[in-house]
Amino acid sequence: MSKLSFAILGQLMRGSRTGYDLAQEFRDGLSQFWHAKHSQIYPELQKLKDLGQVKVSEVKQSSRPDKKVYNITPAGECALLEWILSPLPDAPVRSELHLRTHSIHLVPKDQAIAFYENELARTEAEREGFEMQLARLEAAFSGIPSSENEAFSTYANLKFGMENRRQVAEWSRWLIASLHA
Amino acid sequence: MSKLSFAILGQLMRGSRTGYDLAQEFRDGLSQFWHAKHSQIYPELQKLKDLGQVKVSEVKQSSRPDKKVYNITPAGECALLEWILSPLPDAPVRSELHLRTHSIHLVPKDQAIAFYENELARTEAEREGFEMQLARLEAAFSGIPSSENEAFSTYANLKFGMENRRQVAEWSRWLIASLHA
DNA sequence: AGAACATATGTAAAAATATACATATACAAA
DNA sequence: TTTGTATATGTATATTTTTACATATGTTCT
Repeated sequence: MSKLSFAILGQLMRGSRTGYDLAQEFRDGLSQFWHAKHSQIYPELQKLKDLGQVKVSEVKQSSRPDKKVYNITPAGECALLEWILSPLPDAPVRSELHLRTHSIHLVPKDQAIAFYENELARTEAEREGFEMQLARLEAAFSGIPSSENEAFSTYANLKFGMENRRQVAEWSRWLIASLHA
Repeated sequence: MSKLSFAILGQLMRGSRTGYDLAQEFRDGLSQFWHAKHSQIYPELQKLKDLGQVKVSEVKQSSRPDKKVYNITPAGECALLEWILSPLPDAPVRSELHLRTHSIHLVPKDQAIAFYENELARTEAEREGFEMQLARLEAAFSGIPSSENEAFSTYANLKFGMENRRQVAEWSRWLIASLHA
């Protein structure tokens, strides 16, 4: 069972989805912490079906192409719950931004400043996105959702995303100032 | 040219290295922002040699197995400098911690708390590691290294690591408190 | 009528990464 | 003396991920 399997099961635990739905979620909101293209999702759903962790029902549509709706099975639910709190392996980090920063002393300062100003703008935009989503969730639940609700999990990750972008932005500003000096 | 190529060139820009040296650096300090095993490094060095971006010299040793010492060439240096400030593609994030958090509402609270207490301890240990390395660098340079020095780049990434672990730790504490409530 | 676009599902091939297999030297510890 | 560890370099296989190929329906816009 790959990590992608659990990513898919986690989504199916929140309701029925097609491969297409999942691909969109991985491209949008879910992309904060996991990514997958449809070319990876469709075969993975097949594997999960073969393992009996999801079941599929074909739905005829008139106004659109027919679709395959997937649901998690009790076996899938069991596997997911067992995975969530199992020992977390330390994942190899790969950050191209910091790989570049590792050699930043080699380039002209003014160009480096422009580069990080650009990154800073991107980071701030992302932070604002998280803040808006957080505000929407808080409005919908009149505060922080209770921890049994799936909205709590979403809230926790949005909060992380916001705080993280704030940290990255602060560091970028420090770096820009240091390059100016 | 893969990202690993640039990771290797960035290291070679700081001095001669063998494949073995690189593997150790990727396992240790460099692992903060890039990872690679020796099984990936040796073939990549061969590719870089074929491209004329590194050159190799075999060094006979008596007390240890003979080794191959790699150096960056002017062509390699040129490729590296061009890459550093080129448009940064938005890399797909994959965080298993947050993938799990996305489903945290499904598991018993006490077990979830124990899980994040454990992660918090790990994060704090990492933060202390970064703090010590930062303090050592500051001591060696009597403050922050100047931005033309390679130690500045190292400093910037260490600082990021420290601030990042601080942020992750704060979030973990919030999450633990929220699960207690 | 034709083009673009969202929906919908797949496969093929390439690239990147991880795990395992494989060998060899020298030193230190038990 | 054998066992373990650090040094040193490779290959083979499997898995994961990305990019590209491939097709089809129905709606909306021009």
